[in-house]
Amino acid sequence: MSTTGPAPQRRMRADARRNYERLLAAAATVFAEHGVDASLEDIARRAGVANGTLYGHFPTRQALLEALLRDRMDALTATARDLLDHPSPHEALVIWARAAMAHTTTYRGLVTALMRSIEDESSELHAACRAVLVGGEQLLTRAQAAGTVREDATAADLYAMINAVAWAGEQTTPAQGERLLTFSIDGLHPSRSR
Amino acid sequence: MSTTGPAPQRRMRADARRNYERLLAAAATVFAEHGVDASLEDIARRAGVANGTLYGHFPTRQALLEALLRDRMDALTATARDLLDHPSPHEALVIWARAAMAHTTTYRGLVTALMRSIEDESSELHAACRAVLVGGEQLLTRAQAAGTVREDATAADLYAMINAVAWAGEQTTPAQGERLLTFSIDGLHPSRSR
DNA sequence: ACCTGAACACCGTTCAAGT
DNA sequence: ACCTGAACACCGTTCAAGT
Repeated sequence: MSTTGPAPQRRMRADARRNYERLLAAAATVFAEHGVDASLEDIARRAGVANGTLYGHFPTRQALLEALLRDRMDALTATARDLLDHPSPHEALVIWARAAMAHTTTYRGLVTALMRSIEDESSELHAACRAVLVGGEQLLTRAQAAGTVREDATAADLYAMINAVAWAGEQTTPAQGERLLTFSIDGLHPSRSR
Repeated sequence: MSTTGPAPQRRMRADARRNYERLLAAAATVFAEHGVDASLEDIARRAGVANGTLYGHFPTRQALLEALLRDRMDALTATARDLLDHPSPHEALVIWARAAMAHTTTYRGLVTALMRSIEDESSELHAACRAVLVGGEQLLTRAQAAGTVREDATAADLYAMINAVAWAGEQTTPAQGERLLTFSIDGLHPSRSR
């Protein structure tokens, strides 16, 4: 599905492939510990490869993030598709929003990268973010058709809203993020759109 | 009012005072251009002083920010007080929220610093942020008493909400931030609290 | 009392030289 | 085809030496 980026090609030299995998594993560890703005040098060190090897495989930090998150982001998009079968359009949207928020807080600083990438077409994360946004759009449209979400809300609004509350939760406490999510979802209700 | 930090003391040596002012002016320029994570070295350079002089006056980046923003943050707090006389408690809250959002987007990256500082008591910005939060709290309580805002919303919610939408606007477009602010304020309405 | 500028440790990115 | 590691430019922070 993802047409982006250098996937771990079958036609990779054995040592190259091994380094690729090691770099991804190291990145997962280091990002988990220090957030997505962690030192790339540290990642290369922990992977046991030279500095330049990292750049050979991942020309930018976002390329590395894309490879690391690809599966998870595809899964989130797939979840949106699946939730179109949920009996309650509104509940489906809320469930998905929570899942999206959880994904977004996988690593510290990730939410900022995901938010930037939605409007930056040159980002390696752009395509995956677009797919997520479109997934959310379908759930949003369905809820609007059911009359539980105001008509003037757009997919971009939904995407920005989820990321904004996730960011707030990251900066303060997860509980605070949860509270804002509740308020925001309530704010999508048609009763107050004027 | 602000008991924090090394204000530009009267009892400062003339050259020290001059350097202090130059550093603040340079910081304003550099932050405006590159955001609040800009190079401190650049600021010192532009102020025409040595690296260590900056640290002498402002031991941390947040100390520099605090000195630079003190007046504006005091003004925002004062505005909250003034708006307690506004005939419409709800409109007063909305007006203030917009003013707070505008302040928060003065420099790129500022919103993150302000959000972090509210829970970090060691931050030089903490006291000013607390004062702003308390200012907002009064407007919030008044709106709640008037029945236009849900009872379960707290001052921390309001603070986080304003910063979250400001952040979203910074990452995408100001118009997107405006849209989220509208939705968020609507989400504060009692009609949907359950 | 304050300023200077070198020193240290760290980082992102590039690229010639290797295998 | 890929890896290495040095090179370059940049940065935050500290501190001995000056005035």
